[in-house]
Amino acid sequence: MQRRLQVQVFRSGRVISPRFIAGVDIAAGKAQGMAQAAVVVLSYPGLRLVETAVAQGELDFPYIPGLLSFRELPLILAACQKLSLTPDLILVDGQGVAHPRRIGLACHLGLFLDTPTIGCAKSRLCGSHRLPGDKPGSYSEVMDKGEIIGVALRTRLGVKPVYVSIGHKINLENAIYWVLECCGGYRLPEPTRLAHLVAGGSLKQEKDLVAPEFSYQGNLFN
DNA sequence: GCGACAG
DNA sequence: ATCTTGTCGC
Repeated sequence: MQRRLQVQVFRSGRVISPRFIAGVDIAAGKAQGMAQAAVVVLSYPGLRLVETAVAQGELDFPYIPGLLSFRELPLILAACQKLSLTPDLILVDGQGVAHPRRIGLACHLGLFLDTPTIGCAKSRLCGSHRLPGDKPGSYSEVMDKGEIIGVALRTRLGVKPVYVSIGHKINLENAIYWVLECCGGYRLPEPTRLAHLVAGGSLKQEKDLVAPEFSYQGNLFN
């Protein structure tokens, strides 16, 4: 299935002036097999939280490196369908084309939503690279089978780099740009960092954090 | 056959 | 991913 879908991934394109940038993540629940997916939407510029949506359900597929989409995508899509706003760009907590068959979770989500996506993982799945410089913004290309599949990007001084790769409808250079543009002092960019907190239930006052000027911008997803 | 291996 | 004590640093 992945080899068949992989050819539909667009590795070019640039996101010009997004109004809404989203981040998605999932957290395993206490009950075995259960989990909660969260999607947060931030305004740009400003990176203000303007909407959040969650979806809880069962994880029927096991965690198998390379097949993460089959485990997490259903719940993530469920959460995304609940949004009233339509994101112009989505950052995903996982790989994009930096995947054995070049179709990581970020690509899969981008194809389903027909939206630009960026893979921003916390560790490497495949490929090799040299250590990036210490300065925030410096990076090293991740190579696999003679191809540049992404970069190990330093977002902060003294912390491990994050792995950035094309998800869908955006080129690598632009993907790196937006990840850096979304960083607010932490290793992970704000979209996925906040999505992680919401999914884990650590962001209780979600509603109160939402900028009032964005209370309701009726707009159905697809 | 053995090691690697997103979350 | 989750669990969990202490520790380092601003």
